[in-house]
Amino acid sequence: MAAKRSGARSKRSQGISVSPQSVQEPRSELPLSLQRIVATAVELLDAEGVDGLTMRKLADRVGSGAMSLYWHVDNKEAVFDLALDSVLEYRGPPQIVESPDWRGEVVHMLEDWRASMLRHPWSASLLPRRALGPNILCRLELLSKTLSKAGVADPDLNVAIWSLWNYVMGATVTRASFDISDDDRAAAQQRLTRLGERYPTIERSRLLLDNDWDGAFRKGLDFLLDGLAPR
Amino acid sequence: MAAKRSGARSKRSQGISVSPQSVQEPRSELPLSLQRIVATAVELLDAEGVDGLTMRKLADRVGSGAMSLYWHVDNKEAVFDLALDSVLEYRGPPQIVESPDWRGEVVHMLEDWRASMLRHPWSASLLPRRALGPNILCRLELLSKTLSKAGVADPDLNVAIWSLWNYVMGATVTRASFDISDDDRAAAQQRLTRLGERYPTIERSRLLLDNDWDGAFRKGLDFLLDGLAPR
DNA sequence: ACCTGAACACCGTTCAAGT
DNA sequence: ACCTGAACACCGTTCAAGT
Repeated sequence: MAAKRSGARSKRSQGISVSPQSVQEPRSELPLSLQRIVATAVELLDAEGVDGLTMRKLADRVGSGAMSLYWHVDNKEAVFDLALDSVLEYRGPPQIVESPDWRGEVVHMLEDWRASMLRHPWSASLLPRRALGPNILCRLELLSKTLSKAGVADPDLNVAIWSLWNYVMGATVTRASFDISDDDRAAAQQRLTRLGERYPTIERSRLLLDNDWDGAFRKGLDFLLDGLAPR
Repeated sequence: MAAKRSGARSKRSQGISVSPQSVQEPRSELPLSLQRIVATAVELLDAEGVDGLTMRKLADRVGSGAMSLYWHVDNKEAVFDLALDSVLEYRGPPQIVESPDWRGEVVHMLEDWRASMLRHPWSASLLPRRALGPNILCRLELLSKTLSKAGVADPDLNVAIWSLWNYVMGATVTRASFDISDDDRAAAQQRLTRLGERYPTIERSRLLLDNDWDGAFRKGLDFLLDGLAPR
């Protein structure tokens, strides 16, 4: 299963953030650069999804020959890794605020994380399968620090972080993929009602019909934090 | 983003379970059938991962021309859907046992769900992005029924189910993709220690080094259930 | 140092045709 | 009803070559 992710250190493996004003360059002749490649990859992914990213299409958008990309980037995998991490830059409070409200901070951090991924729906399904880039590690570090300060003992920290990670990733991937056309939503709804007698409890809970994703995310997160909270 | 998933009803859209004795047919001339295609697709996915599944390779393994598959199956997407659902058949207690231990039942159901997916690591990353097949719906219905009997009120049922779903999916996807070669593990470990001064709390929690995935899954699940439990 | 086109070994799927 | 080969429009990536 995707064996070699070791030699991933290409020419520049720093975190790269996409400057948002690069909406659509007039395809002029600004020099090809890793930054530009990554930014354009994000645009392309936003526009056409994971399957829409093609080295050839990417080169086209960037205004170069298809093979020029390979000087800046090892391969397509690397493009995914860079695009993913670039989208997860954390623009939070630069240093930890001295506030006793650790719960509020954790909720804020995780809601921001989720929001960042939902802005680029392809990122949600990609993240858990990829190496942890610097921006991701930075978010994890901040989360750990907050929990630790809140009184979570070191031996429990690992479980606490993974639980929150698992919850956020699951919630975001699911939400991103259920955010589909209304046609599909209607079809699913109809299919489920047709199958109502086979799945009565599901139907009663309106599992697939309720639209309040944000509220559900928040409530479930509260449940988890209730359990995690140092007694 | 994967627009049309509507007309997915192909010739036979029932749940199909893979008979485990079909290890490797002597490539004899048993007739091509949907069952056999799906079973072979699972074999191929197990052997070569998501990217390894190719209509041409699948046809080869099944001993037919590449295009023969398309009589039984709409397209490659359908193969994924069928393979996924076939792997998630629930062989649990056929009817709900009358036991007061709802927590034990929920834990058992979710551990079984996770175990089924880990037996076929490709399934974890596929599931949240796909339509809910009959086997998946069956598992969800059973979960809902158990929670409902345990006293979770109808308005909370939706959140409860999604929270558990999110946690299980997140945990399983993450676990499946971190279960990589020891080389990669060693590399990640080394990289993280090298970055120790940048991410001290992560390092202290041994986030990526602890190997007790099953225990961590169980503990986090307990936290969540603590929060969910009807008071 | 940076970019390129031609070429290779693949893909999924359409189509017109076979039995 | 079931299967097939040829063909089309794509892929990612190697390589030898250009500036």
